[in-house]
Amino acid sequence: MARTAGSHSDITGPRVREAALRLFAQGGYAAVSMRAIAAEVGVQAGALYNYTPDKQSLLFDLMEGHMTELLAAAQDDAKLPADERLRKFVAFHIQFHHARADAVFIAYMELRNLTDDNFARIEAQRSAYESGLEQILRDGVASGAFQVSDTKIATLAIIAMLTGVNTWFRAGGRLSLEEVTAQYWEMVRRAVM
Amino acid sequence: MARTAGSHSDITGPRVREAALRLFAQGGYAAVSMRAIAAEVGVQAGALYNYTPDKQSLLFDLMEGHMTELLAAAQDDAKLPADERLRKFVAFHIQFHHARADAVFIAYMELRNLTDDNFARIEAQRSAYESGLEQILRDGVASGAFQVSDTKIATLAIIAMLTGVNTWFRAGGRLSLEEVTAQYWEMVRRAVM
DNA sequence: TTACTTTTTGAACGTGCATTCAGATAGTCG
DNA sequence: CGACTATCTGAATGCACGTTCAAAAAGTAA
Repeated sequence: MARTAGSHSDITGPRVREAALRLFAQGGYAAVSMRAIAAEVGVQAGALYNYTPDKQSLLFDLMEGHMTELLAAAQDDAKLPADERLRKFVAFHIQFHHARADAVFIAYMELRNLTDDNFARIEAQRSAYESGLEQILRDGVASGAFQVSDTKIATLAIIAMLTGVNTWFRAGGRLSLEEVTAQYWEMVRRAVM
Repeated sequence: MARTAGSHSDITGPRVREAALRLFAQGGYAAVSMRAIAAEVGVQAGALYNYTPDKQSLLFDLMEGHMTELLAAAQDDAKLPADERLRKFVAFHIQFHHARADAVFIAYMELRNLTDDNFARIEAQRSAYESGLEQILRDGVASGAFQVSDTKIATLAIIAMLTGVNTWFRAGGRLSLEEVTAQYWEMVRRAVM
């Protein structure tokens, strides 16, 4: 009844975050107990408090980390033609979100469990991401490559459409992710060009 | 401490369902207590059990009722041209989902809180609804009106895009729902024609 | 008025929750 | 080895949860 053999914060810490991510995505923040997370990691509930001040912070840190990664990974080269930038965006969005399905799910579903301050921070990050796409559309309209009457609406429509892939795509199904990406790109392209 | 003046199941019953719908949408099924629902209605928690055998059933009945309404309201006339059928679908989907934002939110977010049996029933209804759109796309491809390489993917993409309106549209904003609908229809039309 | 049904209360039951903390064991470093 | 730090346990605290139920008040209908 004390420190256990082989225990290290460098190992337990990440495992706590991974377990919380998986369980929150699976059952929802409110339905997952600290005891359940601890059991998944293989420790008692009290040990979790070496890694987070409370359950709220655990959720927020997961969401904030995800959004920060998303913003860091999103690349855009304004010197490329708009249609090429848009194609890259579509491929990136589908690929990135597929690889982090649990975090994406949490970032969309658990916003209501955040305090006002934390909610505002996540929303600001989401807005920044959306602005990246909107800028591509605006530049494309300006150069005559795209015909979009409202870039804000088109931005939201495209993102909703692409993120929707996560709700049904499973590796090993009828189509590969590359094939799916090609089909979505074709629809997006035709919708704006 | 007993039956209260003016109490009637015809009044209390609907109020229980309305309160549960609103609160579940707001805070999530797991985070909303029976006591909170009762407080919203203005009764004690025990009284709720005159209207539902348990909390689970309350959730399922809301979801099932919503999906049944959706299927009943969705109209399609196979004799019309495919593009006209698709236009009607887009307008219907946006309008119907906007008018029932709470129920839509619950039907998407609380699937994981259903038992396996109940989940299967809701999924069957959702699948039936999606099939309606896919049939329109298939007919349009057959008649040469649409150019869609995979009607299943296009179905999911269009529905995700349209349902996304609920996450950002608020009456009284920059655009009316009719204007938004027109813009989405334009994007959908170009994506498939 | 009387007999009967409908509806609600308020208390109670057992369970599980997030969080705290003193104490104990394991790792680390001189 | 010895001193120190890092990590975890296990018990405890107080609270909120879903659900049940006997009793009581209100409605209903003769």
